[in-house]
Amino acid sequence: MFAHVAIPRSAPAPLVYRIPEAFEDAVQVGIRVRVPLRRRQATGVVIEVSETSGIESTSIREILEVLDERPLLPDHILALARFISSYYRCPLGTALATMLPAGLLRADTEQAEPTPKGAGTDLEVLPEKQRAILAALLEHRKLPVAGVLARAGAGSRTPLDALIHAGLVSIRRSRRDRPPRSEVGAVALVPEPIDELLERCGRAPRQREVLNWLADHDGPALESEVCATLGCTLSVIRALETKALVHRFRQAAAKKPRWSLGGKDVRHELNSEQQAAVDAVQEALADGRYQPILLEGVTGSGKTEVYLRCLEGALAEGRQGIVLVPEIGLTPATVGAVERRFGSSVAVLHSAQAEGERWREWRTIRSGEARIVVGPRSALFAPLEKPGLIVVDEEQDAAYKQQETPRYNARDLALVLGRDLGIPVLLCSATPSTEAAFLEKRGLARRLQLTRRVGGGVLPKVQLVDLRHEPPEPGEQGRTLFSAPLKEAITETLEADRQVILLMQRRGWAPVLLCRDCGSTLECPDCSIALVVHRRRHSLECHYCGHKIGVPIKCPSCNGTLLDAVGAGTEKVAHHLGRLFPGVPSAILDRDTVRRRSGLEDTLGAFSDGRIRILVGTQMVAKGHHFPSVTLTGVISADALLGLPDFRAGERTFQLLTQVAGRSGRGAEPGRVIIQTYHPEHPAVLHAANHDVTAFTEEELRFRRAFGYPPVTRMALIGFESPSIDQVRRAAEAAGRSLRPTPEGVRVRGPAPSPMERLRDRWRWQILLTAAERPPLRQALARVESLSLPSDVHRLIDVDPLSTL
DNA sequence: AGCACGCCGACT
DNA sequence: GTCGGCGTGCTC
Repeated sequence: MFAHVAIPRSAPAPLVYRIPEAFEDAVQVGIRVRVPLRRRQATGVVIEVSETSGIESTSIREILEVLDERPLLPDHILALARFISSYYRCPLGTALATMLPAGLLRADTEQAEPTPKGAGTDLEVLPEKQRAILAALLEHRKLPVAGVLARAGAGSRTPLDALIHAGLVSIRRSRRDRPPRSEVGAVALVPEPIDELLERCGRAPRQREVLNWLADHDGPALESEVCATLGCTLSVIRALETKALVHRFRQAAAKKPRWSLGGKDVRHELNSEQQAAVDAVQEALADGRYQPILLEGVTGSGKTEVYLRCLEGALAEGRQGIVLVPEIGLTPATVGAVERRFGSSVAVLHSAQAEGERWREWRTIRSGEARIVVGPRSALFAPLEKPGLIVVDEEQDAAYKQQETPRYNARDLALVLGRDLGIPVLLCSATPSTEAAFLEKRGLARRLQLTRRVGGGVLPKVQLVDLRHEPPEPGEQGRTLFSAPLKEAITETLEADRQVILLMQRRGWAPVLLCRDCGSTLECPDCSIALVVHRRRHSLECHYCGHKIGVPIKCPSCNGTLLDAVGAGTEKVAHHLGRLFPGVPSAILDRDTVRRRSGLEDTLGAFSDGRIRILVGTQMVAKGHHFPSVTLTGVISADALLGLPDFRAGERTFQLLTQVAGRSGRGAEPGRVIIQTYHPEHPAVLHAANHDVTAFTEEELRFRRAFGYPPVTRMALIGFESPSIDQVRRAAEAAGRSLRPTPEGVRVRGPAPSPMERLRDRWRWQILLTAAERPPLRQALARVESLSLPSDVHRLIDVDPLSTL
């Protein structure tokens, strides 16, 4: 008997091994096995068992060990892994590794250490590189292979291999494919006065923060909690341990904390629209039929109650359910609602969980104890026995697309899984994606609308302000930050004792520092993008790679001293607010101010209880929060997203504007929205102002059709990245040549430098493929994949990319 | 000799 | 996707 084994990070296709007789009963599809691979061993997943090997090789090696008693993944998840592998073009092992809890398929570590013979060798007799390697090893005793090469300045393995060959160095491998222990790391202060500990700590600011937090906290705390709330890593805690200021220990993972925080489940009565939606799902469920249902409704229209009922229906059929949410940290209300309804049958999965915690949740799902799973995109891979319903909340959200290999979109995979299982899939949104709208247009999905706000609130009134007709702000290069109507509206709102939310898409003080003498802007040395001026931190920062420098006094290219911070970010908006409305407390909500989770909670808390009257922020302010006393939302400029050279720019703008508009008037009083723009006639702006989702998607689909963009066509992006500008160009051009003659029906754009030509010190080129049908697109991708690449060029394939930047 | 680097097939 | 063997050509 033979087993086909998928091994992550080692082979593009599954490899065949002989099953020793002793293992014949134990080896089955879906379990992990330990196998020999070249000179080492690896851990993989059995994906097929057969009587013949199917290959000609004379030497088929044997499985060494069987690691699981029963399959880790049910059949439908294995099938989904195969789909991901072929559709999104990645090795099957990689697909499986993303589906399983981190620990189970982790690669071995390789540590190099000197042998006794090596320790006794005279370094002088060795060639330079070997000497450097051995010296590093003698100093550190043992080092990871990649680390030792870097330390010794060796660009290849040759000298290390030579040392191994001579018996001076040995490699010790250690396995890390064990499931995480169901224990978590904990930390406590050593029993001494906090002042003394702080003194012994010295200046280290992060460490002091941890000490202070622990002192407030009283008693031991989970390391994962400390890191999450303070936004630091374990290294800070480790450093404190070395200084003997804290104790670290492991404790059994306690019963998971609940998101619902003790609230009570409220079963809302369904109105007729909601009932129709529930019926549609129930019908498909009862028929055992695949049925995508687009549940479209504004915030507050009662979507949550609809899918809670549908989930109840699935449970009643003896099935289970999955609820996907974009980001769990931003949707605690949704998670809470599900938990309140379903109590201990709910498992929550998310990335901030410690490994042990995640593993325990995973096992409760695999064992059948948990029947509802809530989580971000990877929750789709939960090993439920027989799901009866998949809910995708906020289906239009970009977070459903994974931005690393495999670059899957969980919304799309939910449909694939639904089809495979023959079950309904509920796609929920206030502003459906163009993809979802297109499904409905072709008759592939049902669309059900919830038009009434539960509690009867009305949609806010939206006013567009054409900035071309507004007097410019002094010192703002002809731009306007606060138009007269916006200023007036803010004044009125404050006078009425209500609150204001202002959307400003950019962080920092100003997006560009411009030299008035030579006209150059200051760019990041590693990315082709302007550095952003941050006034509070007195720095220029790259928002892509994090590169940070002090604000220069002179222009680095011409030594000119007329440096101007052009444009505006959240800091500048807040500054002007302070000038226009002296004494009115305001705060900024963006990634700078919520570095740590407590920052988010503090700011939202202060806004919620009225200590802050005006909240300025990036798209963070648009998501999910419920502030009944906000009656004005202002968009400083709707144009920031429109300008991007990407075919989804309009859709993103529309969604953001609609979402942020939805923050206004959520209480008893009607709200208003003011959108400032230089493009008042743009469909994304116009239709958002009219709350007209249907008109927008119609027009957007016309645009996509006219220019041959998804979802009307199929698209794939082939990206090339390299530290070498020449290599990346050559690789992209070679790929371009391989696409000629072009497969029938495929349109090739490029190769050309990516819109962001340089990012994190890498040069980037790309080729964009579009086709009406999928098969020729695959054929084109296969051609590019078959080309070999220089080792310093990285190639990535993004099927159905969300962005082409 | 020592080493970097590119090439290319093999890994089962 | 990575490994590792081999050939080439540079430098000491």
